[in-house]
Amino acid sequence: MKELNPILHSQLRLAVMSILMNVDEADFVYLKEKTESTAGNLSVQIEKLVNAGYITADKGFVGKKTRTVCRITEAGREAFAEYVETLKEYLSI
Amino acid sequence: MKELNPILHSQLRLAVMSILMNVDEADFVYLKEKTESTAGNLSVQIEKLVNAGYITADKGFVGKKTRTVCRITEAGREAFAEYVETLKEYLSI
DNA sequence: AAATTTGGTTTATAAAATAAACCGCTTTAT
DNA sequence: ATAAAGCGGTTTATTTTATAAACCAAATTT
Repeated sequence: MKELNPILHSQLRLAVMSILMNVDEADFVYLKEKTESTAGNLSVQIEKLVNAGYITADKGFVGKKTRTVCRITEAGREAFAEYVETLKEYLSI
Repeated sequence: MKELNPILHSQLRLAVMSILMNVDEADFVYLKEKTESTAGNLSVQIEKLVNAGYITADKGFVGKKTRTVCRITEAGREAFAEYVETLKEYLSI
């Protein structure tokens, strides 16, 4: 049995990736609301995805407020797609 | 976003459940080979699945050798099916 | 200008996964 | 017959991960 990419096989990171697969870009606040996670947890998991090269997280400003915008990378898309394929084998779907 | 059943959202436990969904019964040695896990890890994860009521693990004998046979329970099937449905939402499939 | 909120990060704690060490029994080799 | 090695596991210790709590700087509200 193939191994499930451990970076993706985590509820919160998978949720973030799932959102980013469908929206082109999403900021920290949006991801936090959608995933119902704490800011700390989200911050840590985003960092892991960034370190893996699966997403980018760019800090910018909207007026005077900071805003961190996340986007999935091509490597992220590929990893996600492969994860889905592997999972299908586990689930027999 | 619905939460992914944490008992099932673990690579090894999911692998065990995946096998048991398809084979009616499987013994410890078979599960160990199929999942390529260590005996210790498998033992722990089987215990968790038993405690959750998702599988049974019955110890018996074949000649003089012990043999632990695992089977999925109805609750296990249901939990697995629901896990699959939840996951589909995450994966958009 | 003090208090609160916003948008996070860092650090500490709890939980989980994993591996290493061990155990009783059986088989094999000496 | 006895030591050594193997089988089928379990228990315990270690490492990794997830999560939450505490914190911080800047902005906003009172």
